[in-house]
Amino acid sequence: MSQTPIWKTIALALTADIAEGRFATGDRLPTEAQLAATHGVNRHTVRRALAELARQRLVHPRRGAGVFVSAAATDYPIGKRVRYHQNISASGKIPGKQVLSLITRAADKTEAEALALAPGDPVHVYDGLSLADGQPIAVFQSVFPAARLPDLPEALAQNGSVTRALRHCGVADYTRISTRLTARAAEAIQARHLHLIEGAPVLHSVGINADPQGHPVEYGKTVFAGERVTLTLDDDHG
Amino acid sequence: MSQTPIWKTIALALTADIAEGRFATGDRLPTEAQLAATHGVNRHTVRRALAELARQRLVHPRRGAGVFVSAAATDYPIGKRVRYHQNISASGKIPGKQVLSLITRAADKTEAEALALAPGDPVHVYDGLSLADGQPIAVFQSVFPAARLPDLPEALAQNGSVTRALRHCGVADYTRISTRLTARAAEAIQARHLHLIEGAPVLHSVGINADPQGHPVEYGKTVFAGERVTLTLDDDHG
DNA sequence: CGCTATGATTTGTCTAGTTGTATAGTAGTT
DNA sequence: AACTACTATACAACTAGACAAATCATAGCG
Repeated sequence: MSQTPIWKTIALALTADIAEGRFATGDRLPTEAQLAATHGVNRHTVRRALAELARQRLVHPRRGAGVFVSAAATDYPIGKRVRYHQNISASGKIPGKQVLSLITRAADKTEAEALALAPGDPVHVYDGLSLADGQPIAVFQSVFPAARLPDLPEALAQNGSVTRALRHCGVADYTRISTRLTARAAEAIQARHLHLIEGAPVLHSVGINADPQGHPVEYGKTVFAGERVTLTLDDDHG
Repeated sequence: MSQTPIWKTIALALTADIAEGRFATGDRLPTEAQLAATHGVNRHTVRRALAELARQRLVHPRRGAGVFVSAAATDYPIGKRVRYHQNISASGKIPGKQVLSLITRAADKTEAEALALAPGDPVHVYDGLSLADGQPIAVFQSVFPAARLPDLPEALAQNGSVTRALRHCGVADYTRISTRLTARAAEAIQARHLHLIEGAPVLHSVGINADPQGHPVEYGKTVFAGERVTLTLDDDHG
């Protein structure tokens, strides 16, 4: 996987530390042992990185004293860190949706528990794709209790918006009562939908939305393309 | 007519060894050379078997050190508002932190902005490892304003707990004012710390904590092992 | 105050061992 | 001829531990 040796990575990180002012000219760097600990490598690997910086005259080691910054780096490779990011609020309201499928079937055990139903009760299942600027951002699956929302499929088919479809079915407002997040590797089908390669990191989100009375109205799973999405949580309500 | 390849046989034997406890979690397997000798095959054949186990996340090799048995995948719920320790112990796991390094240096531009400081102002930087039942579940870096919290390093070195160290320095309480989450592939150094193979999915979290007056006291980055952690958000507002 | 002795810390060097990767080759099968 | 499974060899990258050499802080002593 990593064709670049670790010591080069460390050397670059240290160069960046100097270039961005975290260590100024004349400062002493952490000891080799400390650097080894923070980077989780052997001391010799750190030494190799420091040797590279010394070769570039960025630092000068003094036996018994430490390694000192001799000059500020003026020119260092910045890498391709800048990426296309899409900021999305945690509520999951994203412009641009594409309906993949919309069916009604029996609820499995997990879905029934999440929606406070009995296993086998009918549910609407809405599979879709979230887009931004034409790029796929997430695949999602929303599960709704069919008994409570018989007319939902038609409403959803019309505009795709969950919020508006729910309002049309008598749920004026809803709030998220639980969210669980984790990072996973993209499965084949997810990768296809999100234009990723299989195994690319994706952000899994599982949540339940309920009406103001506390009755669950949606059980949703969303898989975000990790490379294109940053989830921002707003912790207002101080 | 195609017999099962030798490497599959070896992989199965090793899997059984691990499953039946002949090699415990964290143990180092015999070296590739030793395994090759005992099985009477070439080293590359053993490597192929080990590669299969690594793909299944049963083991994680460390160049120069050996091949180690990975931790069994378990999910650890972590709350957004609730403190780390409380949460882990609530799930029946014994929490722990390991200090990787604790230094004071100048703030770079990003850190300065996050903490409402000027670039170059001194900051304490706390690199560490979060553990649950001895297994690493996250690497983190916390940045604190040094001018405001001069005695923090000693307090942190004593017990490792950020909450207690901050309280000791006069910050009785703090709340999270912003969080950003995304999924990434583990970089080499992160993978080593978290006992993962490079490229495994990890959950990046960047957040700022502030005291009740709204002054930032911590700028923290955390990288969770996606396979071992589920972040649970409590969206109750009261 | 000034000096030295001492011990802890830190970089420099050495040896040995382990995994990662690249190249080339052989035997058997299709 | 091409492919698969495995062998053989060599080197690169990293770990591990030990010890030497230089530095620094400090305590003790004149």
